Amino acid sequence: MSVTHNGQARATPTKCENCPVRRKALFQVVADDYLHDAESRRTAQYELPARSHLYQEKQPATMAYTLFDGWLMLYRTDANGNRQGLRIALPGDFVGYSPLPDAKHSHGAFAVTAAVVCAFRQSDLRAMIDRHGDIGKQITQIQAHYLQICETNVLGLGRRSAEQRIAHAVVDLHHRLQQRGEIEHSAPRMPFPLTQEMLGELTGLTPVHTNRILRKLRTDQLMVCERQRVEILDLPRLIDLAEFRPAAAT
Amino acid sequence: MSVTHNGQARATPTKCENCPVRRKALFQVVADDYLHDAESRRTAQYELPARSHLYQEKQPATMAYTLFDGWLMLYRTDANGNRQGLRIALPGDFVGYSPLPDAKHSHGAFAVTAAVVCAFRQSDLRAMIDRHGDIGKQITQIQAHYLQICETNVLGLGRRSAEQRIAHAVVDLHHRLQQRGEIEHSAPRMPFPLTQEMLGELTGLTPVHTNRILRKLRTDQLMVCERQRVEILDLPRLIDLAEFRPAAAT
DNA sequence: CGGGTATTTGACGACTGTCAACGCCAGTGG
DNA sequence: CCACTGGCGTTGACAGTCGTCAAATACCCG
Repeated sequence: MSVTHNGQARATPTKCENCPVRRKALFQVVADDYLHDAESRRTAQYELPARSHLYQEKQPATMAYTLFDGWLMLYRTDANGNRQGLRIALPGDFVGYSPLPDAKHSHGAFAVTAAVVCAFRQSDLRAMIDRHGDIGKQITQIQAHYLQICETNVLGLGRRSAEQRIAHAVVDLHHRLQQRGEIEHSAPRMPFPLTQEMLGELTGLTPVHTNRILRKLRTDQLMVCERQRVEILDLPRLIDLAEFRPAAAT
Repeated sequence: MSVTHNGQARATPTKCENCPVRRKALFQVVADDYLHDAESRRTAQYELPARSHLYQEKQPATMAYTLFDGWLMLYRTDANGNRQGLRIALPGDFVGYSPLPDAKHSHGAFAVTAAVVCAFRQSDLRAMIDRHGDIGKQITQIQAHYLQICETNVLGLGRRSAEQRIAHAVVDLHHRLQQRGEIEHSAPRMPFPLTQEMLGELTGLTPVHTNRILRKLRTDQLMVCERQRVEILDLPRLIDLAEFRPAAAT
């Protein structure tokens, strides 16, 4: 696996035949007739090293991806290069789709952990949508869903305190992991590969302030954030603090 | 025109046959065969008094709307009832669509000014999409576009100062009005029916701080915001301050 | 062990919110 | 015509949140 000079990952084919998410992920967006085509399958699957970029902002959006394994962060940067996280993509999520033929990515995506993705040509997807109305509907629903998440982020960034935003980010990830069966119900411990800096990017905070808030949450007995994992001490109180509503988040 | 006790506007049919936006708006989303049906046309058109709500959060999304005249504000409220503006809808915009059959609105919409809308049953729209692939594509593109705007808002709220956010909101509206031909190119004066409080809701600020920023922009000779109108004194500098990128905003 | 990355902490200042009061203006009813 | 009223805008004083700068510590990986 290699990374080009600009941090863009060189996509290299890999085997992931029995990746557990794979079959669950597929039904979300991918038509069987596409993946059952042996040749596409052979070239569609890639592995990304941690910290590499899957695609960058303003880059032509020729491909879209289903994430099979690992975490991605979707982000956008301002004129000074500050990154603002938009969303964490978890296994099974579909990212990078654009309905217009020659659009550019409105945001970038990088691998928080090493990741495995399945790439599709946007043109293929659009052709599939034309043939198969159902796929179009599913994609529309995925889009609508992502839009709701984005609206939730706007509300959070505009109206909630740093503490609430961090609590929200953690509770949201906990909820999504739980839904995917990656942690047992209400388990206190969850994997958390984000650095504090990334968590700050996601919540609109500086790394320093993120750290202080995490300390406050720890001393308040709400949660403990260590490297690579989070221990939730009081989920109900955390949900309450974050004003988390599962329906609008998932 | 009447307003029910909960602030919901009672829709009353109205005539707007030669509304200038109408023909331009229609091509965006509405199939001719729908509006050319005389009966639907008679019942589809409504007038909203200023400050009334077109739809509210969590309300079943049975209808979607094309805005013919006036300004709407889409918003979301937190647990304490604080409103966070998501977007200003201008004539020609299509709002309230949801791809799922029995979804609820993820946000509310109220009339900043008196407004005229054309209402469509979501079920009719979905039926049209099934018959007419083109409409589905257009709606997908509208969704994708709105998503980009939402991402821009997240970036702004997370990483930009109050001054930049206000400048961005004004420049964005100026750009959109200009595009619609509602103001001449680079005209210094533009209509601005938002109150300072609404502008604050849109930019994640309190009314008081919004006012202070407007004063600063005035003393810095960038723009003057009076009741109902804004005068732009130095558009290039304002665009620069706001880091406004037309492509990602429109 | 060494070097780079991530986390932690303190001191300080800027930005933004809160509270409170006042002024302005348009509409309303007498 | 005038006084009243309610909404909006304006301002000051103050507090709290959050960012910046700088330094020290802890951790990971080779």
